[in-house]
Amino acid sequence: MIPRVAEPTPGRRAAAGGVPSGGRDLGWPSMRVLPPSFFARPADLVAPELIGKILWREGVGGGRLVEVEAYLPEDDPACHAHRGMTPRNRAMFGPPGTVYVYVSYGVHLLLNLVCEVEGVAAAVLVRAMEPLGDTSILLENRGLGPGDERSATSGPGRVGQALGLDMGWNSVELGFESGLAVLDDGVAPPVETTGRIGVSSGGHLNLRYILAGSRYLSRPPRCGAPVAR
DNA sequence: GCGATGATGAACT
DNA sequence: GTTCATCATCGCA
Repeated sequence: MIPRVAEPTPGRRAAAGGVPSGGRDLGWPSMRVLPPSFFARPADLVAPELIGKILWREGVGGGRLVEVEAYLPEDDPACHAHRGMTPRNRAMFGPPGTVYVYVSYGVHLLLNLVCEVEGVAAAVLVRAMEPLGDTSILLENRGLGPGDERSATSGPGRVGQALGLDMGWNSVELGFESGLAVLDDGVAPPVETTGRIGVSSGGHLNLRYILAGSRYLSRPPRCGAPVAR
């Protein structure tokens, strides 16, 4: 089926994705939006700090990040920008705190959060999250039913589909204004680092960061090492 | 133009 | 555990 963004009715919008200022709509605690300065650092420093943060899309819903991967501008053959800028990866060179969306295998939309200063190609790939709040639209976008939360967002393509992303999100700045934001509710769970997944080169680099013991990972770690934070 | 490739996911055994 | 559908993008002719 074709993944689509459910056009929320007013009532449903409030239930599933209302702006969580004060968090009343979702029953979440007060949160602050991560500013662009948070992302204006090397991706391998940003990535572990993103674990436990909340990715939220207005009118759709969101969840807690449990798995991300860092892609670096130098000495990283797995990074799309390793061979310079192309029309596809141009957004990766954009300012920090913006979004890089690309199509994988012709079908999957993968969400990256752009790091470093403008002109430096670095990003964090969102690989999995734990759905929070009203998950009805996330599940609907994935063609799933109630109780299927575990498989709704446990994979990079699944996250993109559940959030109803499309290429129109490329280069968009994260924040309440755009309707897509990363929020901090103060939770800082234990983070482990492992090798990246699905990359044909550079996989040996321990640049995959996971929330230790989460049920919502795209796959369990082969071997993980704790990250001090 | 055209062929090769791939930061996947689902359906298998 | 393995296989394979699927197609946008890129590099090359």
